[in-house]
Amino acid sequence: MNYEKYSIGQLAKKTACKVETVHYYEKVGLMPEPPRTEGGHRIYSLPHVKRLNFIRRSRDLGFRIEQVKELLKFIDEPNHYCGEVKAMAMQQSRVVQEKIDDLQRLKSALNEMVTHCASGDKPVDDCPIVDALFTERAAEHY
Amino acid sequence: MNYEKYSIGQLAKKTACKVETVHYYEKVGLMPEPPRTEGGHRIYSLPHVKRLNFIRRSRDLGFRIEQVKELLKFIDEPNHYCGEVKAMAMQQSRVVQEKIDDLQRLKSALNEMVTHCASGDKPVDDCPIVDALFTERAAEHY
DNA sequence: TATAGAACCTATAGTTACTATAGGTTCAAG
DNA sequence: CTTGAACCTATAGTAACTATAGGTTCTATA
Repeated sequence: MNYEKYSIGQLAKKTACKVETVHYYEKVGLMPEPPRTEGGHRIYSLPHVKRLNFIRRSRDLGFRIEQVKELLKFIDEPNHYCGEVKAMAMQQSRVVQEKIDDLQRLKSALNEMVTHCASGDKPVDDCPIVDALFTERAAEHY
Repeated sequence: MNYEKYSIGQLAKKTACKVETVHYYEKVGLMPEPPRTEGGHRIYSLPHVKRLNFIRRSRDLGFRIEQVKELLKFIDEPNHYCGEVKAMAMQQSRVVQEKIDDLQRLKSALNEMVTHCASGDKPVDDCPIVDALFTERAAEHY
């Protein structure tokens, strides 16, 4: 009942998060509007720290803010099941894998260009990397 | 001398790029201000197509716009060497590798959470994923 | 208790790399 | 000559913050 109280600066420090970010999370509805002092300063306590940690961890794991909102819904509302959370985590894992694949391709392309550019003392007109970059792109995206 | 002429729409189609994006590249100084028709429509020709391809390829490879500007400087100004380009490509490759590493860690974390969440039919209060997300973060970023 | 300055407040603008919209003009085909 | 697609400019919106300005409150010290 008598939780320890924190100012927004203390909350921020405890969660490795900036004060402005806490303001922002409140504005977009991730963090609740906390009680205030007479003068209008925000007063936080332990549940806020936990919630902010949850948000930050989720963001670190690549969940977008809208997804974090959904995750928080599972927690805020009764009658949700672990399976819903698990499904989101699995989906997120797939998304991450796709990003990894993209980046792998990208890195291979870069490395190949670098390999072809043996010496590096040629003038730019002769550079195989520049050549590769000038290559026409397949209009695959349309 | 008598290059084929293209409208902005044709340029966009040839490079798999949107018209608005070409406008944008002009505004930020990646694409030059081209000649115009009497009525004010932009007129492009082959060098513009090549330049835009270069820009798009570079962006696809993860170079930021400011980096693309530097790459273009190598091409626009005389007396640059292939080595400068090679160095940027190698640097970029390292940046990409770091992103891959980050995402790998992230995916491992997600997969581990999913694995611990065996059944999925528990209520959310008992979910190991939710538990993991509540874990306090090391304030490592500061 | 007075006061200085750190920390807080709100509101707004800036960041990146575009994308989308509105409201109007020009071009090209029939 | 008309019609409608394509073009023009300028501005706002996107995601997820970060930074700034201008003012108020809190707290530690004299």
